[in-house]
Amino acid sequence: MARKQGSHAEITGPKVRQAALRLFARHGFAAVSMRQIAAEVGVQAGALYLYTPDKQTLLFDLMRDHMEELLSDWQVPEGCAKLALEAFTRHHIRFHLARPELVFIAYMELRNLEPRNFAVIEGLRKAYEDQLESILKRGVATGRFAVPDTKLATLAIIAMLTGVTTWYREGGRLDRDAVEGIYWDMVRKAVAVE
Amino acid sequence: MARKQGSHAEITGPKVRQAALRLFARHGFAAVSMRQIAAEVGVQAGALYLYTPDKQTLLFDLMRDHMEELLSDWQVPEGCAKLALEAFTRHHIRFHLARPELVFIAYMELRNLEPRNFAVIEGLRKAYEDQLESILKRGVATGRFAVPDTKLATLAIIAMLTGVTTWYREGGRLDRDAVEGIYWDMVRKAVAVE
DNA sequence: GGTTGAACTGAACATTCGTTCAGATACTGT
DNA sequence: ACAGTATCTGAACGAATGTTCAGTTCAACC
Repeated sequence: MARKQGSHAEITGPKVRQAALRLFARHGFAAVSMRQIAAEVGVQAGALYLYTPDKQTLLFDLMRDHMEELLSDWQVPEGCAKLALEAFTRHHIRFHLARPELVFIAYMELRNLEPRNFAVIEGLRKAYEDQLESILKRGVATGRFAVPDTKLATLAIIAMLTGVTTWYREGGRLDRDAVEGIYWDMVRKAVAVE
Repeated sequence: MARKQGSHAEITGPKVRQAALRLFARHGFAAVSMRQIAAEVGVQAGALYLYTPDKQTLLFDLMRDHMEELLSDWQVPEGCAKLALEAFTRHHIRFHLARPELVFIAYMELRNLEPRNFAVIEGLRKAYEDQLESILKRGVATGRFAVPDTKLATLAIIAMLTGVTTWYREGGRLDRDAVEGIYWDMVRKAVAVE
C-alpha cells in the first residue's frame, strides 16, 4: 500500500497546515503529536515530512504567515488621528475575529519557538504595534488625544482589543459590528482629551 | 542510596510547587517533564509523587490556589462606584504584577486541565469577573458610568489590565505606582460619561 | 540501641515521541 | 504501453514520557 487515489500535494499541503492549526490552537503545540496531525489529514505521520521539514517549522510558518498578513492587510489612513484610530480599532477586531485560532497560536506558542524563529515573530509584532503607536503619537501631537504614555497605551489598547477573541462566539448576543462599535467607544474615550 | 541528609517534607513540598511554577510558566505545562521538575528540586522523579498524585494535579493546585487567593484578597469597597473601580484597577494590577508566573499559567494552561478541573477554575474566574461587573453596573445605575454593555466592558477592562504582565519588567522605565496610575487613567476615561 | 516510619533512590514499566527511509502505488507524459 | 516521478505506507530508530515500587537511608522515639 502506498499512494492513495486522487492524492495531490496541492490538496494535502494545505490540509496539513489546517490540521496543525486546529490542533495547535485546541491543545497546544507541545501537546499535539505529528501522528495526531497526520490522522486528521488522513495520512501516516511520515507523509507530513513531505510538507514540512519538522514540527517546529510547521508552527513557525503558521505564525509568520499570520503576522505578515496582519501587517500587509493594514495601512494607516491619511488624515486625522481619530479616524485613523477608529480604522485601526475596527480593522484589528475584524481581522482577529476572522481567524481566532491563528491569533490564539500567535500569542500562546511564542515560547515554543526556537530563538531565531522567535526573533522573527517578535519583529513582526513590534512592527504592528508601531502602527498603532504612531497613530497615538500623531493624535497627541495635534492635541486630539491625551495619553500619559503612548507606548503603554499602545500595549493596553492592543491587549484590550485582542481579548475579544477569548469570549466572542458566532451567533452570540452581539454581532461583529456591534462589538466593533462598543470597543471603539471605549478606545475613543480612553484616549480622549477631557 | 536513598534519603538525603536534612531532607524534609516541609521543605521539599514547597520546592516542588515552586519548581513546577517556574518551569510551567517558562516552557508550558505539556513541554515540562516530571524529571525536569525533579532536577530543579534536586530529587529523583519518583520522589515528586510523595507531594502530588500526578502531574495534572500539580498544575491544577497551582491554578486553584492562585484564583482563590485572587478572590479572597479582594473585597468591593463600599461607597461610590468610581472609587470602587479605582480600587479594583489598582488592586488587579498590583496583584498580577506581584505574581506574573501564576498569572501566566492561570491564563495559558486552561486547555491542559481535565474537564472537571477546568470547570472549577472557570467558576473562580467567573466569580472574579462578577466583582468588576457589579461595580460597573452600580456606576451605570447611578449615572456615573456610561458603558454600552457591562459584560463586554468587564472583559475588555480585565484583558487590558492583565496585559500589563506581558510587558512590565522590574526596574524598567516605569515603576508599579506609575503603571497603576496610567492604567487607571485610561479605565476611568473609558467608562466615563461624556 | 534497637525499632519504626518518613523521605528518597534507582531501576523498571509500557507508551509515546519526532523523524527517517526503503519500498509500494498511482498518476503524468510520451 | 511504458517509464518516470510524485505521493504515501509501514516499519523502524533511539530517546523521552508519566508513573510505580522494592529497597535504602536517615532521623526521631522508646
